Amino acid sequence: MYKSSTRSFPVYDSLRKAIIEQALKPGVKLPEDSIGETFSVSRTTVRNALVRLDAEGLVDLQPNRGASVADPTIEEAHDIFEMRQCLEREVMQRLCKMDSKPIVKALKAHLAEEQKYLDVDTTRSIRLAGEFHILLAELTGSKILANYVNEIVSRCSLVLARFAQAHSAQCGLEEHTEIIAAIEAGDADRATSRMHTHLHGVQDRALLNPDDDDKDNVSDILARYVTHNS
Amino acid sequence: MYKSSTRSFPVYDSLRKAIIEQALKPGVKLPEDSIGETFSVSRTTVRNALVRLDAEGLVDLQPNRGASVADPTIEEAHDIFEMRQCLEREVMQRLCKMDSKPIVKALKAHLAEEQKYLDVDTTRSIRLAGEFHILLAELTGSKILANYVNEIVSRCSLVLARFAQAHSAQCGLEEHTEIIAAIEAGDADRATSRMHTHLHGVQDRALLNPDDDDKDNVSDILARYVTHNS
DNA sequence: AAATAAAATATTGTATTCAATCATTGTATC
DNA sequence: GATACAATGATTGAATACAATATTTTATTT
Repeated sequence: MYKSSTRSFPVYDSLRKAIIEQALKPGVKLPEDSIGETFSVSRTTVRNALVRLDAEGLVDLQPNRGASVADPTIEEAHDIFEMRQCLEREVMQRLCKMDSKPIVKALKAHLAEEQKYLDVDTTRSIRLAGEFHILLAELTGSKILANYVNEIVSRCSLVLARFAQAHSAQCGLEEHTEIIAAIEAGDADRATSRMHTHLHGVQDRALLNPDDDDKDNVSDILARYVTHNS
Repeated sequence: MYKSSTRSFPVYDSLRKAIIEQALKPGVKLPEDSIGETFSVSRTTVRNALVRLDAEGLVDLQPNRGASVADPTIEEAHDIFEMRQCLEREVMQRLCKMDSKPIVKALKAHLAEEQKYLDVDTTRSIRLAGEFHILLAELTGSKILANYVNEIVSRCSLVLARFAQAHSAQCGLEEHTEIIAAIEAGDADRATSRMHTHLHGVQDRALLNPDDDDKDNVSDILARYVTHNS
């Protein structure tokens, strides 16, 4: 997956997680110096991570003005969700052409995880909900599709962080269940439409009555993500 | 588009073009030193460009082993083309929902360009053929979709460079014409299916009887030159 | 006091440097 | 003659250093 230098990976990974988990909010500045101090690496190393995050659309890198967490406009937000609909539709259609047995098994195992941490660990619960979609994409066997879905799901987190009121935009567990059922039945149309309404629901809750609040600072937040690997 | 430092952009851009135009073939090593000399920049700058190209899938970056032009397997090649089908289908469907007037106008202008350089400047002709697809994506107005299409078209060039026999896999001009006609008629189904067969044609010519010469490394070549005293 | 200009400070851009790792060649041993 | 090991050279990994650019603060003027 990430193939660059060993030292910049933790920086990349931590920043990425912090952004996805909405600890680093859209628009927050990401100074190379302070990030480097946090991870005890040089700016050179930090910069590599930032360049990559910029390429993935999670970070906005401007010449001579440094990096900040990407801060999508409302138009971009809609664009991102529309793209997600396209990609996840493809996922559904591919999965329904495959042998459903192993797919359903993997999905149900994941669903159990989701259930387990529901109302117990909110952060983890949200992360698992996102990973459900990534798992779906991975099960198609297409590395590229999985990559794109991964990327777009991350960017959706960013959109939610930017516009949604707190907790207003979680994935519904029952909806995940229904999607699995449709796949199990091999019903591509139903699976696709269930996914569509599922995503549409998330999008609506986020973008119908958007919430514009402002930003905070960096280092103290990042500190919690330093050795958060697994 | 590309927002990183001013000096690394030319490096990024030149490498990208060289790869797409198949001057740099899949698997070729890209040493930071020599590239830096070519552009009169430091390795630091080259590295930034390489990290980005790696993120885009055009370059393969391995820890402690440097960068080389991405060298997709035949499976990855199919994966790339399948993804491209998905993305360009989306493009067709979106375009056919829009006002066709300005779209068709832009497309016909591009087509004229293509016609102009056909049989005159092969390199340019091939590039224009690729840019037709990128233009289609841009006309949807979706930055993200356009980005993805741009990326996937580039990666298709890589696949062609890797597997196709020379000149076997160009875009047919008449097919572009037909696609424009379908859009003009507002016929989404026809536009989509025309695009599908168009892309399938390119793919088939490339991957049906692949020119899967192993990278002629030195020893393979030399093996044919050993003198047998007799 | 408000606005502008100048200086100081902070931050990024890029080259250079040194350390670490990999690839290749040469050598010794079996 | 083949394999294992050691030495050399080449290439990358990453920190430091310096230059260029932005930002902030202070000083000056109106």
